[in-house]
Amino acid sequence: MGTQATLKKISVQLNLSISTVSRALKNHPDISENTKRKVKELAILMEYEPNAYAVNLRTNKSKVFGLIVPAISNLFYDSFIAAVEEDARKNGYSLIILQSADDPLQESENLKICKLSRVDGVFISLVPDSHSDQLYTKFQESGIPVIFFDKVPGNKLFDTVCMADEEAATVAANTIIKYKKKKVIALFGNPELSITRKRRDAFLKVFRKEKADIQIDLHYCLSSSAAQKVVTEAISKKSKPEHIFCMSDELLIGAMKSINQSALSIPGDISVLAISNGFIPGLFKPEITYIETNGYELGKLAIKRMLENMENKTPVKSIILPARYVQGGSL
Amino acid sequence: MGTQATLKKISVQLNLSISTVSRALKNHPDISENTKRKVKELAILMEYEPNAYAVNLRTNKSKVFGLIVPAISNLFYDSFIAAVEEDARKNGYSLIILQSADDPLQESENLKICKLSRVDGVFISLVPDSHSDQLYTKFQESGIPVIFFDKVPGNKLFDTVCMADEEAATVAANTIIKYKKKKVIALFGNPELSITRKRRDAFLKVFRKEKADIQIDLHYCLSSSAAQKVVTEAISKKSKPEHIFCMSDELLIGAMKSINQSALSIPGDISVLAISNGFIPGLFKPEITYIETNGYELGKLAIKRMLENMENKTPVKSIILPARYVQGGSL
DNA sequence: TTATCCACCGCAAACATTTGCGGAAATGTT
DNA sequence: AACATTTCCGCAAATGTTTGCGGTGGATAA
Repeated sequence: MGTQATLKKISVQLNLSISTVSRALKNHPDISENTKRKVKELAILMEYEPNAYAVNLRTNKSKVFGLIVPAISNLFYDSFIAAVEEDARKNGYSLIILQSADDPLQESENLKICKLSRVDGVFISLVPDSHSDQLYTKFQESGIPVIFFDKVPGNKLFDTVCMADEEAATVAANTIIKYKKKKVIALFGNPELSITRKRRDAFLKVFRKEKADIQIDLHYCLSSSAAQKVVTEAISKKSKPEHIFCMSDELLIGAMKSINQSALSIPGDISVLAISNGFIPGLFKPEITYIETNGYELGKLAIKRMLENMENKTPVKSIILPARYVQGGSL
Repeated sequence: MGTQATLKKISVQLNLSISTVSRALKNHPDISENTKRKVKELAILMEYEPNAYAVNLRTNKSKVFGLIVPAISNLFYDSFIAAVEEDARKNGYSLIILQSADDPLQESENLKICKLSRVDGVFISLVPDSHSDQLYTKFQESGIPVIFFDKVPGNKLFDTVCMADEEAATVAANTIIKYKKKKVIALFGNPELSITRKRRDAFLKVFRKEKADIQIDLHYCLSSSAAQKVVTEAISKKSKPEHIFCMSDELLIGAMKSINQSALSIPGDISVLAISNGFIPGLFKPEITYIETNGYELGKLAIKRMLENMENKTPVKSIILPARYVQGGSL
């Protein structure tokens, strides 16, 4: 316990000054090779490890990033986090992870924790009714980079890393047209979220543009079970839908539960298309055709952007990860 | 930037000493109410926030826990992490998360990072061939609690928090007997892991004990696709199995892919039982019957144990979370 | 009047490190 | 031999906070 090695303890052992020991360990050119050798040997022997707090205090850098998500237990976010953690570590950074539990207050609290922890950078995906604007602008002003991902602020004032939401929705719509589906249920998430709006608008735009004679039943579902309910109701009617589109894994799960409980077969009776992280669609039979939103790759992009931002302040940028169409058997 | 409020800056404004300001903010009885008021007002005005590094340096406490898992992107671990994060925050702690990627070297590295970061406690689930023994015993010796969960060391020298692995496997075996299954495929994970051995041994013990006339085909599968392969092969034979048992979600997914690709129906042609976190079984039709291993609840137990350990050093303890049988339609 | 006590506050050390500056000794240059 | 340069190292300040101890001024008690 009290036997922790410090620069001072090394220095008295060797009759050197603290500063010399410090420099020796850092290969400062001012120190002779001989001294460096002696210092390093003793440092290893005494199992010296620099006190991170003292270093941080002095240098005002923590080598820690904060990562704020609505929830960790989520197929998209957990792979995002995994990617960020990998590359953060490779660059000598650690990750403090905070979940906002879809609560704006907790989100604000999380940003404060990041501030108190004096992180060197923040990754954040916003909760639905976020009102943390002043909080994160303050980070920017302090010169601490904030990278938004997935759920990002509406305006273009910040660094963002997103899926190609419009593109994904456009591909989805075009696919539906291509397959000549005439009666479609479209399930979207919380309409307050920009991600929902982006996907919805792009989706609908295609049909308007193509003047396709297609009946779109658009529903906003805030949960998996809400989606299940909507689909159950829809397929119980006389005029059944031919196709179901889900803008997320969560909604897909709900929809599939409903379909599985019915006697309908995919894709014969009803076809399915989703925007997904890729894990869930593979669990069903047939596998669901989807447009991929890859959390892992997005994480890689986000940390790359962060590191860029660390070394030289670059202008604000919006990065978009292209969508990928993955053929299953549900369409 | 350079305009960060400090105790000193507050003190000069008010013509007080730094120590008085510090004490005033902490409601020290030596300070008059009047002074406290003035100090607190100015502190708010100047947006004073204590410098965590300085505090940590001085007090030698970080209010940070380290959490090391084989992988974040995992249905069990992510809910575990979510639970720990929740309660850690409630108690003023943050969480540094590190993944070992099933690599013993990286695991050791992670423990070193925890040491360097001078965390106040460590949660860790070990990788298969862990050789980090000296590392985490060193933590113990330094008075820093280490809570092992899920994948824990073999001996009884440490604080552990585990699922009731034996019980879960025993319940599974008894269920299989009860349903009079005679030809069973049993899928287990990496046999190097204590969790696998515990479940396997308890599983087999039941059949020996009951002298049941049951044919058990036991397979070790290191991945989801390995499980899929095993099952595909088994059901293609003449004498098909009547039942499949999976000791984990990962294996269940593989098994279900295989079954779904076949013409077999559940539970008519073949029945299924799994040990699972509870999310995956609900995705299939019919829903899979399973014995629950609840990552979230286990996380709650782990953090509780950690906090107990923080305030008063308690003797080493092994905590076990009971298993729960969840009836689906696959059996 | 002097001793005692309390309420309130400041001094200074300590935590471990980094870093600008300066200085002594050794070496090199005319 | 006088001067310049290089090599190597230490002093001390600075980072922001906590905390043991001591001190001051006023009130109360004897």
